[in-house]
Amino acid sequence: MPEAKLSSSLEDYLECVYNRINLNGAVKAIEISKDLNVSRASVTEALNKLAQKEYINYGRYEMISITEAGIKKAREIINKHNVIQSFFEEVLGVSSDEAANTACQVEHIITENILEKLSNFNKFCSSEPDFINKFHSR
Amino acid sequence: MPEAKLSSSLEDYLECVYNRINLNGAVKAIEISKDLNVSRASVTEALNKLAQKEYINYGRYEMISITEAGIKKAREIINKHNVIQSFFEEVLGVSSDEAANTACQVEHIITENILEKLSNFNKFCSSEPDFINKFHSR
DNA sequence: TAAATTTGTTATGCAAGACTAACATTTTAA
DNA sequence: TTAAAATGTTAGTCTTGCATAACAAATTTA
Repeated sequence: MPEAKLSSSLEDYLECVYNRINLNGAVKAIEISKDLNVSRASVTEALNKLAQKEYINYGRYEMISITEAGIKKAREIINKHNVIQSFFEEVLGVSSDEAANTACQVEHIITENILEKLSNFNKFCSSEPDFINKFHSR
Repeated sequence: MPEAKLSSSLEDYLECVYNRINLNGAVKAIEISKDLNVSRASVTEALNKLAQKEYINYGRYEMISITEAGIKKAREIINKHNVIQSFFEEVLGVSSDEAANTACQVEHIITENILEKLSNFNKFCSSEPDFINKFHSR
């Protein structure tokens, strides 16, 4: 069974693996290196840690694949990211870039409980557009 | 002139120094150690760094005091904390403890711009209690 | 297919931030 | 006013996460 807790950094690597695999069917270390702006050496190190924790399958010079547990975890992280970004962008009216950048950091911190409440709040706001419009045109 | 950037960790120490001085007129390293759940040795190290950056006045076995720049910075951090905690607590309806704990982490991440928008949003929500009530009794 | 290029790995080092243990200083209390 | 206790400092270590440089393997291309 995979270890539950990942550092913010390892969450970023896992998220990247998941996104790339979903996009292209596979992922190479060098792509992760470019996406996350880290050295190839750092990617190797991170992939070994993720493999050791059973979130990905990986060995020396081997193809990278993601485990069921990895998929589950990655989806959780991405869901957090999306909920947070939506709040910043759609409710607060922050630019897409700034919303995304800040969401990238907050996604590693926020509790499941707050996430759920925030998600509900986003939905509630969508269902009450007058309120948000009033806020934006204050 | 003091250096601008502080790590999350040093921001926590500075915030603690400020709060304790405001509360009691002075602060001792051991109090910081207890507040932040770190060793006395870690506190010494952090205080030296804050002094080196001119956010506090401090020397071997000396009383700790906070500089003007330190006060300014601490107030910024605390303001962020309060805005974030209010949003979690008053808008989302999260418990005070969970709101405070998460705010403690998010305060080091969020941009000035998002903070300002969030602050305005909190105020706007206070001025429209019907909306928040409706959300809470969904 | 052999050479050049790209990609991946290893070894090593650095910085931040924490720890413990031992020691120094200050404070408290007998 | 000393002895004990509390507090503060230093030295050394650990972990995480990053880097560079040198080497290994894989891939591309001439």
